[in-house]
Amino acid sequence: MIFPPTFYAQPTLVVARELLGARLVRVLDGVRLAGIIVEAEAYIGEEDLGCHAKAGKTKRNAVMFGPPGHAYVYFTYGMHWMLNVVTEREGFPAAVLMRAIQPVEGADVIAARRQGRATDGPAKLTQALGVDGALNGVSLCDPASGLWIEAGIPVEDRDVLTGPRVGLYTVPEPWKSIPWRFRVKSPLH
DNA sequence: AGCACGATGCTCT
DNA sequence: GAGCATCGTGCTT
Repeated sequence: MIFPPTFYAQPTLVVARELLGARLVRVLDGVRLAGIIVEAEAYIGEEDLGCHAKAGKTKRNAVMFGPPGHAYVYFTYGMHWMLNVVTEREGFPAAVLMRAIQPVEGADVIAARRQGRATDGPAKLTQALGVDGALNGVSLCDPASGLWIEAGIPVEDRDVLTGPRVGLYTVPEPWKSIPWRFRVKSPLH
């Protein structure tokens, strides 16, 4: 079952936690690729100085201000695409960054796309699944987009680790250290 | 196993 | 013009 807009409309921390164990699906050239989400991070509102929305709405971050259940895909470091899912209500900019997956469908295609390397990083994941700027703003609740999230493997609270978000070197406290990173402790099966 | 570094180009000031 | 929500390599312990 594809997660509906009501799932994404929940508080961002709830969505980030609930996405652990869920199945991220990408249909690429007619082939279904999928991975279990094992790491995600929350970015919540203009108050959050680690969030792209901190300085208000811009051309790049506009999708985050839109309705929940859409993909916010942006380009960084001159070569990497990042995939986020937009959360909360329209007008409130928030999203969850997809940071790592465990491949479960189309593993051969994924391995080829990654040249055999891992899928445990936000840019590794987008490369593995063929996610790029063409998907910025698409609905995650309409299979026609070729990108959505389904129920996967239940993850117990005891298997969840939280901690500071990664890569926010110049972000001031408390945002730099706030524990809005979620990941599963050990490999799922 | 860990750290330093260079690659590379778009966005916003 | 500065600063990136990173990755892979190569070198040091």
